Amino acid sequence: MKVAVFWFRRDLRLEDNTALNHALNSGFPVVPVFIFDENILRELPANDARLNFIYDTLRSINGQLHERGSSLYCVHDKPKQAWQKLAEQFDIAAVYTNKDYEPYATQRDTEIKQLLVAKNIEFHAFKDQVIFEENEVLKNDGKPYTVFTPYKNKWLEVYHNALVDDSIEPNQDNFHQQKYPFPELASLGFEPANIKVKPYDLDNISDYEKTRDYPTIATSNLSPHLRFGTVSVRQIIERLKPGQDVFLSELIWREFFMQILYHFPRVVDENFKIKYNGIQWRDNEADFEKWCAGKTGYPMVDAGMRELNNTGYMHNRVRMVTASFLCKHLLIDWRWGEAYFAQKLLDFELSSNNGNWQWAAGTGCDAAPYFRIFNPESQLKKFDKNLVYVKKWVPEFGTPDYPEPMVDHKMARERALETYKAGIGN
DNA sequence: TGAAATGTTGGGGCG
DNA sequence: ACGCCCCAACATTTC
Repeated sequence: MKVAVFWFRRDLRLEDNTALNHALNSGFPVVPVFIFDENILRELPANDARLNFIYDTLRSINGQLHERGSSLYCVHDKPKQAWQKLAEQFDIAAVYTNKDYEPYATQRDTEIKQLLVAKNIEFHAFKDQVIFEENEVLKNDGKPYTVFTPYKNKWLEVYHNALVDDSIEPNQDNFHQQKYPFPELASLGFEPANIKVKPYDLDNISDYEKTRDYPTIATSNLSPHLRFGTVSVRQIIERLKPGQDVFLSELIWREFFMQILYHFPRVVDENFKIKYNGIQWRDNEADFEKWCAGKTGYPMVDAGMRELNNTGYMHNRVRMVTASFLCKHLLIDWRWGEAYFAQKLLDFELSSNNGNWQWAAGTGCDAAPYFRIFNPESQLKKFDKNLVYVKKWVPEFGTPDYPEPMVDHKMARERALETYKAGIGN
């Protein structure tokens, strides 16, 4: 029996899933597949919370598929080998999947497509992760935007002009009627994680524009869900109310950085603005350790890092403060901070993480100017005046156990200004 | 999506 | 009444 395979990646849901809907309308029974990618898994610690979330989500999807007489087919392998075996095991007419725009993923998909087409298997990849991808929002001269505000204006213009609903009604009865065993977490070499992804809640952001800077006010917790596709960006935008355009702007930032990474993949390990390449980072490892551990002696910075270490989340305002502190006060290369966040954040997304770190360092497109240096004390006074956030994460603050500031703010500020000024070329 | 330094203004104390 | 000084409050410039 010929089948269509739907390949789950970072779109872990059965509802409003573009490629899945197309697969279900293909006329072939659909085998839903997930590949635990050995290339990725081997880089993760055994208790990685994100892998755990993926696993739990897949188990839940498997349960929903069981209700429809079907199940999820899980493979643990490198993608190429996985597809070799899948193509032997099933008589595949076509593979359906949603596009992923990161360098590793585009390279992988090119190779898999080649492999499948050589076997006379069609490979269909769809836009699903974003509202606008690749070249859909360009300047009038055909080049990609590198400044957010004009990008956003064009994005909104294209969005409002193109409000044609091209979603399709999938035939839900077309799942392949076959039950496959679901793997145990331990068989993948993993163990349950303590850190959990929280459900998202849009009610928390009804007053987003006014409350978004205060780390003790509830957040949407949406980011990990957008990262792994447990909800679609379309489903979120549909539910936004008039007056929530600042929140919509944040979603547009997400697509802004995705298209930056897509058009300028060198930003993965290079300054977007190459004239910043001469900055002499101090890169002191002992300083870096203190920052990672949340022991800088600056309570706002320490609270943020400890929130990250303990929960996999960090409030957006505090991400800016901690990042500015690492790059400017400690003069540590933004790549170090980026790598640390990549390890810890439940919502880690290459394009946003890279774009925002380069923003903080001043090296990015449309970045904070190098002389904009956050004062961690005034940020605390503005955004956590009553120390509620600080006391939650730094209980010893105010006692003799709390360390002195690891650098003097005035000195560090002047040092950053000098170092940047000396390092910036033309 | 900053902060510090510098400049300006105006009220009030005081000789 | 007047000039002078101080300083807070606000505005502008600079990094």
